[in-house]
Amino acid sequence: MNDDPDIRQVLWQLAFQFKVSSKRAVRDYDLPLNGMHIRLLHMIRRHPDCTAQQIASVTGRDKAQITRVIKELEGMALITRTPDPEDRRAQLLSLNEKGRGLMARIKDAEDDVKKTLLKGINKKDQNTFIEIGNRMLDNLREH
Amino acid sequence: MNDDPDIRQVLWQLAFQFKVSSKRAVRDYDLPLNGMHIRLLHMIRRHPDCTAQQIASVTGRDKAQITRVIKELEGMALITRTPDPEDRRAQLLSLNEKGRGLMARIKDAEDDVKKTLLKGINKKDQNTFIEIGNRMLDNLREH
DNA sequence: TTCATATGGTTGACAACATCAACTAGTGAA
DNA sequence: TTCACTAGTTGATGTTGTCAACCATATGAA
Repeated sequence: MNDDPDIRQVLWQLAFQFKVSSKRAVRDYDLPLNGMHIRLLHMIRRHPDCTAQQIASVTGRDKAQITRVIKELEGMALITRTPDPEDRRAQLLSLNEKGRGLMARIKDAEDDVKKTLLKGINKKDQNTFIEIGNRMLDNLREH
Repeated sequence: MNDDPDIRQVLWQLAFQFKVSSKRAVRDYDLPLNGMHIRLLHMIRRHPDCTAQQIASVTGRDKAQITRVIKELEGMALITRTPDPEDRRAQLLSLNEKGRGLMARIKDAEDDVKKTLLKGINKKDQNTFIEIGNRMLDNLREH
């Protein structure tokens, strides 16, 4: 009844193997980053002048975690924080030159993983997977 | 160019939200377990008299981690370890009465998550998702 | 204006999971 | 018997997730 190819098994294993592959790619490309660094760099590039709070809310992560990762990224001189003129509690985040430079190598590493992941899977199936996956995500997020 | 619904984003978020939901279900059902405990209990139930090595190899996890989780499960008196008569290095794992009893409650908790996850997604789409997911898994696993 | 309350961010502490290396004890083949 | 290999254990350390307490600022109601 619940013994056959179980969706939870697939999700669990897929998450794990995907993480393993990503980690290996990051090492192969000699990037001084971990997964969370990379995700945040993406978000900051995509949403310039966003705040830590926005990132926390979009990703669903705890703001404490976001704070720490941002501090590390700033420590590596990849991003800059400027006080929000409209709200002095908040700080606007953006990639600096070095950060933008790193993104190119990050993209290469990620494309390696993506290429492996999607080998032999046609565009239509990819989109189907993403579409169903997003529906599941919506289900989980709305409690 | 790579800005559209990205498959990595979906995998990353799905893994995270799935973990969050599972964790909440485990808490709601007052189970004294974490995710890894539950996965191993499943495996041991499905493959009676399996060894730690087999679990490590099937799941792709480090054997050190498996050792520790098994020790915890034994400490909670959910499984028993009996020396393999054919190989005195190995130990055969199996659920005991208490372990089997817990599985019922685990199943309830997991079914809650599954029900949320799959709400409004028909059987055909579920199978499609699993099928494509497994192909991705194969891709990742074969290097 | 003032006060209660809410929000953005920081910090500390800790749990869960992953990784790597070194080690013991047992196996099996030359 | 010796040597390479395997099952399992232990220690150390890194990454990610969670919770609670806290500071500074913002905002709405009295």
